[in-house]
Amino acid sequence: MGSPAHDLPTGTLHLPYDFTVLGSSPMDSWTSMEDTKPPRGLPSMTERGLPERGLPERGLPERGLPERGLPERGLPGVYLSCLDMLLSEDAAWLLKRTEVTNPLVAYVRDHDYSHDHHPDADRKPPHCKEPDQCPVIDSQGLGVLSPQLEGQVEERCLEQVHCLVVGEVLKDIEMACKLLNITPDPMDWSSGNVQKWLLWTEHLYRLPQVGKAFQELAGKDLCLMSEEDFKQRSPQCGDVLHAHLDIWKSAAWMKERSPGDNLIGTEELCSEADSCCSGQPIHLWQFLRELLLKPNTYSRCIRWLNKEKGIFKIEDSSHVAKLWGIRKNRPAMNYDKLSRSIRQYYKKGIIKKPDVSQRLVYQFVHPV
DNA sequence: CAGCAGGAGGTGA
DNA sequence: TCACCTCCTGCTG
Repeated sequence: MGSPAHDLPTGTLHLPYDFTVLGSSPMDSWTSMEDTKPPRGLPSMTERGLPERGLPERGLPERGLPERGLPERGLPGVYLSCLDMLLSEDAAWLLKRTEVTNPLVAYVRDHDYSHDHHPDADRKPPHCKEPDQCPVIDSQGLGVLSPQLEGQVEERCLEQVHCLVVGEVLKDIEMACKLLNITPDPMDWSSGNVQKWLLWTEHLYRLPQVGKAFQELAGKDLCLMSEEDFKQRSPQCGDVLHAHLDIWKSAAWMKERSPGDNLIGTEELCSEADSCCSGQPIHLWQFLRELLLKPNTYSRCIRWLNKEKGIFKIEDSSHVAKLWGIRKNRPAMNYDKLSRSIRQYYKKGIIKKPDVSQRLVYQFVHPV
C-alpha cells in the first residue's frame, strides 16, 4: 500500500511479541486470567520498528486495571501457539543464542519476564553444558561441524524459528479475517470492520468494551492514531489495542512486501469445505470448525473431545455464541439461538448429538 | 436453572 | 429458496 502505516523498516521482524509465553500455552494464560494479575501495557511498535518504550518493568506498580484483563503474559502470546511445545528452558536458551543476530530477540531478552513464571528460565537446558556450546543438530550426518559451518547451521535454525513464528502470526490473523469477514490490512477497514475487530479483540482477550470510543473511525484513521490517541479514547486498554493493531499492521506490511513468500499454510486454512475462501457467507458449522482448528486460541470456549469422530464440546457457550454474534453482526446472539441453529443441522445430517448424549457436546456427522 | 428438542414465523441474501 | 434468527413451549437433569 505504501501508506505511512506500512513504512516499516526492512531486515528485521518487528512484532511486539512477548516471548516469555514460550513455555506456556496461551490458553493457560487465558485460564489464569481470572485469578492472576491483570495485563500490563504492551510495547508500542513504532515506525522505526522496535518499541518506543519497553514492556513495563517487573515490580512496577500496577496501573488502573480493567475488570476483565488480558492474559497475564500479554496478548501477543496468543500468536505463539506454534512454540508452545518448546520448553521454557529451551526458549530461554534460544533467546540467549539468538540475541546476537536478531535485534528483536535482543529486545525480547531485555524485556524478558520469564522469571515471573519460570524461575529457572535462565538455567541452561539439561542437555546443554553451556549455552554457548549447545550442540548444533547435524542434520546432514556430517559429524562434528566446523565453527563456521556450525554458525551457518545455527543461523538457518534461527531463521526457521523466525519463519515459524511469523507464519503462525499471519495464519492467526488470516483466520481472524475469515471469521470476521474482514481484510487483513487495517488500512482497508470500514468503520464497521473496525467495530468488528474491536469487538472480537475485546472478547478474545476479555477487554472492557470500548467500541463506542472508536465509533465512526475507519481503519485508515485507526492506523494513523498514536498510542496516546488510543489511550485518550480508551484509558483502560487503549495501549493494548494499539499494540494489537500494530501486529496486524506489520503482518499486512510483511505480506505486502513479500507476497510470494509462502509463510502462510493456506492449504490448511482453505480446505475444500471452506466456502469463506470463495467469498460465500460462512456457515455456523464452518465457523465452529474454524474455532476447533485453532485450539491454542479457542480451546477455552470450544474443543475436540474426539477429533477423529468429530465430537466436540462447547466449553463456554455464551462466549462461542458471542463470537458467532460478532461474526454475523447479531449482537443479541446467545447460546439458546446458536444451539437452535445447531439443531437445524440434525435434519441436514451435518451435526448430530453423539451416541452418548452429553450437555454441550455435539458431533460432526462427517468428521474432518 | 441451563441445556435440549423442535415447532413456527420472520428476515435477508 | 436457503440458512439462519427469534421466540416459544415443554422436558430433563
